[in-house]
This record gives sequence, structure tokens and C-alpha cells, in this order.
Amino acid sequence: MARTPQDVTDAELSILQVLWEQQTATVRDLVGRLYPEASLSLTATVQKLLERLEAKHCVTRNRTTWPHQFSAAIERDELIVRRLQNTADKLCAGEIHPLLTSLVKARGLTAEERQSLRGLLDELDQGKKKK
Amino acid sequence: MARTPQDVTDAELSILQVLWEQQTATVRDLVGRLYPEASLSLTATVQKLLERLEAKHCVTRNRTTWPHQFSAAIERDELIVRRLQNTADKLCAGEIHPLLTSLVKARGLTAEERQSLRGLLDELDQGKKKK
DNA sequence: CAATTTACAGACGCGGCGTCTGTGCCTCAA
DNA sequence: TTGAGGCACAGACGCCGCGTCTGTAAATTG
Repeated sequence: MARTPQDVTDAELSILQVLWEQQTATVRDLVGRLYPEASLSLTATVQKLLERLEAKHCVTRNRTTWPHQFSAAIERDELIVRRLQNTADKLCAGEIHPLLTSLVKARGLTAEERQSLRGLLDELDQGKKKK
Repeated sequence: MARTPQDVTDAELSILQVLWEQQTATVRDLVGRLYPEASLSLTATVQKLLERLEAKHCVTRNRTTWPHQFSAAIERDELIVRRLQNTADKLCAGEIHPLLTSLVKARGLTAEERQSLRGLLDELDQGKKKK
């Protein structure tokens, strides 16, 4: 059973977290945020992670500036949905409905959360009607 | 950034899938289901996977029979929730609600799905009131 | 130019995970 | 009782993901 690499690894994710906070950053910025005790090799580490994230189309790099400016090419929401779809594929034959029911059943949502969810569903209903 | 092993591996999951279908199975049964072209070493592979799943408290083993009878010690729902919680921890600081909204927004649910979700929410409201 | 910082290519090493080997034990047929 | 085949169990191997590190060339600043 061949092992399948995961889309975004933990170390890569920590970089994305920073880029989601501040739209753009240099390698120097990232090292400062992620590794307070900066060293030369850690700079290279961050660079390698950025390189891999770029290959996965998860960050973009502005090569016209020096040093390069990096920014996220994927939103947090997108990554969330991707991972949810992944667990759905592995555990529910791709169906997302079971995920929803498990989520709602397992964790008692607060009244406010339930209310805002209903609002979302209403919006969806509206959207369908307008079409 | 230390790498963290994943709770249930793909190969381990394939075994759980079978055990969820038929409540109990022997090593022989599992090999027959998972590896149609059985070999001696594959039997040992399945045994090792079962051993690891047992260590993770995901399967139980009945040692009074020969050969041993294995059965799942975790429901599919439990594993789903565990994985959802995991992505919530990594992407939403443990919050479940963002997962729901992302999922609902990104994937247009069918009218039926929206309806059954509303039903679930109503049930939750009832439960709270009764308390 | 010299000096510093950054980019980039390459490689290392720890460890997860699927697999395989070897050995002893159980069960059952003859 | 004994031989044979299936099973349990311990151990180890090997591929490779992934975080890290080294070395070197290029860009920038003074």
C-alpha cells in the first residue's frame, strides 16, 4: 500500500499561518516570526519550505523585488475544505454529508453557532431560487 | 519542527474498513479481502497492522479462539470526528464552527442535505431546552 | 571593490510505515 | 502420537517523506 505524501506539511503550514496574517513577507520576516533564535541554516530551511510551497502552488513569489516577497496563494478556507474532502474520501466514499452530521452531533454547538449556520443555509436557499 | 505520526495509517484504515463491514474477522479473512493474491508475507503484514491497531486501541482481539478473532474498537464516526478535530486544531485553533461554515459555503449542498442539516440543528435546540 | 545578505541546488539523517524473515506454538488428521 | 499446515509474535529491513543543513553563486549596499 503505497504511502501518499500529504499536501501541506506541518512546517509548511506554520509558514502559511504567518502569510495569512500579514499578506506578504520576506524570508527574513518569516524566520523572525517562526524561529526567534535565528541562525543561518534556519534561513535556508524556511527558503526550502517556501520553495516546496511554491511548487505546490500554495505561495507565490514576487521576484522583481529584492529580497523576494512571498504571499499565500491559497486561503485558509480552501485548505480546510481540501482536508475535509480528504477525510471524506477516505472515510465516507467522498460524501461530505456524513461529516456534517458527525460534526454537529459530536460537538454541542452553541445557540449562536446554530443560528449563524441556519443563516448560511437560508442564504444558500436564496441563491438557488434566484438562479 | 518534529514530525508527528498520524493516528491511523492508510494501510491500517483499509483493515478497519473491512472490520466495519463484518463485525469480526480472522487474519485469513482480512488477507483474502485486502490482498486477493495472498502470500505468506502478506499474512504477516496484516498481522503487524492488527498488532499496531490494537496498540492504538482501535481493534480488539479475542484470544480465546483459534485463530484469534479481531473486531473494530472504534466506530467510523469516532474516527471522522477525531480527524475533523485534528484539522480544526491545526487550522482553526480548535474551533469547529469555521469548519462547518467553510464546508457549507464551498460546497453547494443539495436541498435535501440542507433540510436534514436543519433537522439536526432543531434536534440540538430541543435537547438544550429539555435540560 | 569589499562586505553582507539572499537565492538556489544539493545532500544528509531521523523516523514513519509497509513489508518481510524467522521461529515457536496451536490444532487437527492419519 | 506424530507430522503437517496454519497462526502468533518478535525483530528487522528498506523506501521515502520531510525537516534540516552545507556550499556556492548572485544581488545589493556603501
